[in-house]
Amino acid sequence: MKKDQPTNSELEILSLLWQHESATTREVHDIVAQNKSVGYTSTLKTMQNMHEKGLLRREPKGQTHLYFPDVKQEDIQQAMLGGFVNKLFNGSAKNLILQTLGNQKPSPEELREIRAMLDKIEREEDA
Amino acid sequence: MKKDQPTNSELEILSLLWQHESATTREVHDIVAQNKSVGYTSTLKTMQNMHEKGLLRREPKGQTHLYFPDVKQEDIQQAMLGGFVNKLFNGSAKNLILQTLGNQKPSPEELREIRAMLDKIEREEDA
DNA sequence: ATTTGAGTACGAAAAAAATCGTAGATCAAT
DNA sequence: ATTGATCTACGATTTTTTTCGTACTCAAAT
Repeated sequence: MKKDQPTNSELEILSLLWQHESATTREVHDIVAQNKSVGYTSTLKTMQNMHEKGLLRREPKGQTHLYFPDVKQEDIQQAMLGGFVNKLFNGSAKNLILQTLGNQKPSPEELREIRAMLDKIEREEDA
Repeated sequence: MKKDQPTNSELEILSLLWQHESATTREVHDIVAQNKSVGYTSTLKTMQNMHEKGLLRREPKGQTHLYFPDVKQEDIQQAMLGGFVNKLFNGSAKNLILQTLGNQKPSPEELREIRAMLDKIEREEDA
């Protein structure tokens, strides 16, 4: 099934579900409502929409529903990265990376992982 | 002056202007219209809105206007990177970088630049 | 058995973003 | 001096996204 791209507030919810694996509307709402003032039924409606669109899966749990992400985080990442890089970084992934590194320095451990990835790419290039 | 964040189609136009430095509505529109089917007055209107919001500056040129970006690309990048990383990459810049590297491999020259940046960060850490 | 609390469904309103139509100005060529 | 091409201004419409009100169900506690 071909799924629409998530809107902004849908993404907010997806993000939570990717991290928590699953959650009820109530749980999602309580978190969302920490950042912005919004009513419970608004969150509910958004999640129902997402379910219709195929972004979320759900199963009954008592009198409520348990929601699960129904799209892979990597897929959405990939789908959105392109446009982001194009519109903000002149299409250059390198620019994005440099700017990101400049903004929030990764920890030594993370630096190591990034270097490892660079190594891997270069090894593949020689092949 | 406090400026609103650009919407999606505003970003599309900003992107062009960052790359071209300046352009007329006609020039912008001709490029935009290669990707999506949209009328000239729509592009015009969007650019007028952006001018009002303070995203673009303009000067008369003959019977038309020459538009210039009036926000720095780095500022907008920075303003949007945070939310992007949070919503799509669990708040981890490292994740964003790894995924980006996996998607579109940079050239050897670009890899060198990225390594240089990593070196710089590590040097600063020892200080 | 009534009340209360927590949930769902669903249409509709409100807000935000994008698109377009039309009127009027200017200039160049007929 | 009329026509045609190109542009601006600006209101209005359309589309998309977000928010919410209301009615209804169910279960637990009074």
